[in-house]
Amino acid sequence: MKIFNTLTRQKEEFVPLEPGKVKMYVCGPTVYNFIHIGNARPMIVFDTVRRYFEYKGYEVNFVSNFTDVDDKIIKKAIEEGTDAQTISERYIKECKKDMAAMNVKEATVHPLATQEICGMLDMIQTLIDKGHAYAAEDGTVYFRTKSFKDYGKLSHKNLEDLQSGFREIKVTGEEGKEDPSDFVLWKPKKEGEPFWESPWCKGRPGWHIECSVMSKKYLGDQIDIHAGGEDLIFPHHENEIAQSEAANGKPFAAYWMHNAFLNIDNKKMSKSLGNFFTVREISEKYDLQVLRFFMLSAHYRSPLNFSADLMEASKNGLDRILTCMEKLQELETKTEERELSLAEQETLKAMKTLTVKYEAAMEDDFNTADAIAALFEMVKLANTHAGEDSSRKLVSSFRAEIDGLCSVLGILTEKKEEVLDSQVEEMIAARQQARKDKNFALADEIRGKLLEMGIILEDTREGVKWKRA
RNA sequence: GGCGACAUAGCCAAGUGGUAAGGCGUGGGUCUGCAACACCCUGAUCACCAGUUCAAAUCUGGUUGUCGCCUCCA
Repeated sequence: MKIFNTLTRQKEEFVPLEPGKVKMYVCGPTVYNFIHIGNARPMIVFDTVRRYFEYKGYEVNFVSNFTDVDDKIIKKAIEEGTDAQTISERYIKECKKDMAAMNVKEATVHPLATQEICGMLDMIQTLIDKGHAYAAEDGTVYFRTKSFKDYGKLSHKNLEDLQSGFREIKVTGEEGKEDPSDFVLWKPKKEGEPFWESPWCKGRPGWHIECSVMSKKYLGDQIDIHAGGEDLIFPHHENEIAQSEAANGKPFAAYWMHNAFLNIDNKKMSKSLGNFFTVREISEKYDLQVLRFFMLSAHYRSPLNFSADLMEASKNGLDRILTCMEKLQELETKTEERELSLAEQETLKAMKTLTVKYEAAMEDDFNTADAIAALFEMVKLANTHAGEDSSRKLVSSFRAEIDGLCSVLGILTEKKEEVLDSQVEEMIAARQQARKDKNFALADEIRGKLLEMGIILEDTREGVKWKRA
């Protein structure tokens, strides 16, 4: 399995620290609002990475945090006249709902920054003791970037370049810094903010320290994969490396994975541009599986453009797969239990070849676009070769195989059992009678009414079927 | 200013040396009372220029264009 490592800017063969196990940390969202579709991309991408590892038999310890103390949360709390905890608890709950609807598995652990303050104080103290950090007069604790010789190795920047970029910040405050590129580990509280006691001042942690601490606590000093959005490379992940490696004296993550951004109309999504969508908004119009399928249609390291047309195209594509699975499910009950014919054995061989193609794509830095192509080819194979006169074994094999490959992508193929209300049932029955009587005008009229109610009817050889628009 | 990414059919998107996967859409056809589903057929020489090579979308150099990071940000 090959993974593109941001650290080396190369695809590298994946070798776990411990055979058969993967320790993975993904930076989670700051919970001050409903998550947006940009937040959804890393969630979906790295959930898929996890699912593939599990498909390959690895035991994955997957840790993803919620940042529940932050300026934006505090700001929102002030706006609403409540406290930060109320805000973060509310949006963690909402975020988990969205994640479930996108079939993102729960992490092994979802730590909260506010529950890990002790560990942060310990690590900050260690950094001070080792000379990697210092407290300024006002109680702010800074990391001394010059003390960490590898600073910049992830983002491939050097300190001199960074100095120029930081000039302005030095002017606007933080005079307690020894060096403009030093960053905050602990900062004093302001009036009305949540705070914790510490040896330096009453205050709260800087943003970067939480991930170093939670990763260490739940996964150990060294982990296999650390992942997040590409914007986190600098400064967040660069700073995490500095903190963790300076404190622990060991290399931090072996592989660094970063997903590219999701854009809207080729522009970065932002509130100021007015091209901002929450996952919740999308869910009003689409099953979030469609969003998931859309996100996986491109490679995770390529920028992906979002638009209504593309969602529509993804919906149609996904429906093709789901329709096929529905058909297979039905065929499974109708076909005979018998030995595979020679031709059917050949078909299954072709199917297996496509599984190999699918896996090869995933092995190559999780090329989901290519994997989906193999999946579509398999669907076509099933559509052309599985019928009522097929052996049940063939039908079941297709169904199991496609279902397995879909579940790696986090696509559920099982149709949700839904009960139609009796009025709709009656209308469908009435239409069937009209068709029998060759009163097609009435039949079409009923079909039209149902369509207005959001029910699409299809007359198949196996009888009438319905689905939601 | 520093660092980096990208440019493939109407749209989306794989492919990193041997003459272009897959999906959506379009048009034609088979099936169907019709429609839908499904199936068959239908489409590009890979931004531009120069070079390396028997051979390049794929390597090198240049041009143009788009975008991102360097500041909170997935």
